[in-house]
Amino acid sequence: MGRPREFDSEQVLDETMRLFWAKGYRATSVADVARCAGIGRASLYNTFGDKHELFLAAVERYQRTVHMDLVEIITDSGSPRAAIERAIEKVAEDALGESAKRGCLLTNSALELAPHDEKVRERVFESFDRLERAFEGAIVRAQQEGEIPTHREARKMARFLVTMVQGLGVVGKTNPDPQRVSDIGEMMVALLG
Amino acid sequence: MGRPREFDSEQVLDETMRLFWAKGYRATSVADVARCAGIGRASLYNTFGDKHELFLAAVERYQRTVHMDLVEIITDSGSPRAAIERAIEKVAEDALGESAKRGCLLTNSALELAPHDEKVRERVFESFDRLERAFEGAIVRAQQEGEIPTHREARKMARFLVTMVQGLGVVGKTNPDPQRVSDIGEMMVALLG
DNA sequence: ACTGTTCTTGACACTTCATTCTTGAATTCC
DNA sequence: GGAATTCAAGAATGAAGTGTCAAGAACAGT
Repeated sequence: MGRPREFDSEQVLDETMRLFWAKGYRATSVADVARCAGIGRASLYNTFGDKHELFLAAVERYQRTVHMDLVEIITDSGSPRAAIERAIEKVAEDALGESAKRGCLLTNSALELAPHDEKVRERVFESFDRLERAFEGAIVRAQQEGEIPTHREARKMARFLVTMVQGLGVVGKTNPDPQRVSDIGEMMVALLG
Repeated sequence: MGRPREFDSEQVLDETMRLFWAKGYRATSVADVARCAGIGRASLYNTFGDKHELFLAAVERYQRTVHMDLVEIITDSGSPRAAIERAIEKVAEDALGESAKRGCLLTNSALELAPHDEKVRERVFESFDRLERAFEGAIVRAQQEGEIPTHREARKMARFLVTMVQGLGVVGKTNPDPQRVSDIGEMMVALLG
């Protein structure tokens, strides 16, 4: 009961995510979010709490949409090696053009907030860990099926891939040069063996 | 002529660098810097201009001290492969403990400012490019001396290493676990061939 | 129509921050 | 010693930005 909301909170959260993603936590004001979402500031405070909680909600949305998409590409049924290569290709694409400017919200948050914000650190780590496990699972299956040689431990290769994904999020921000990014993607695939 | 400065500007710049490094650009106020350096705000403005110029000066100092140290390890005379491995070890060390919380000022700046600040983007890219060229030179020499196999292009391997260095700067911030970092360092060395 | 509840809107207090200005002090050159 | 110059220190200014509040509007159930 009571007066109904005049906005769709998922839609507002989407806009919130987009802004924090593009500009970072501190460079984004609650007024910015309200304006872009087309609602009043007080409505944001009313619905999500303070700025920090709003940010956490946006990160959570990123985790269960954008980041989940990547994990699902890797855990797809079918050839595990092909799945890994598709994931690499997707990450490489995101390191080019306009999307390179945003990079990855989790990577951005890790650098801006993780050292001084335990909650953010935990959430970000959680996602990277899930990515690592997805890679590890796919590598193990690929090794069983003879698509990837077994002389390297799956976990170490998974950690290598996660580090490269994070590194690509940095490279794209400083110089989204197609040749450079393609070289890096090629190395990632080559180093699978 | 005129009244002499009561502080050493290199020392102040050092403190400035330390603060921006640990907290980022937006989270660091000019008042913070002045307090930590033990001088008045107006002295900072007088000496370095505005906040943005102060930041650029701090980045420049980082480039010619901290980052140069890394480049010099790589371009050291002696076995080029050993030099690369020493560089990897150093980067891995920096991804652990307290230094992991700061990470790399260039990587941090890349994510926080590069997309909206052309001057910062250029400076950061410049340093990463220098690092890439250092790696490439060392790899070429190592290949000539038979320390690294020649079936992969030196430039691509160099780009791979730079990406890993940046990735390690992210990993350390979210989870400076010695086992994880050591796995990653091991993979970097292993993938040299 | 009445009540209780929840939302919207605009205004308001409070804080922080970047930057400038004013005043006075220290130093060099003449 | 005086003039010109540069520096130091703190107050002052103006612009954001965060969070709260009061008053009214919209709805559900009775």
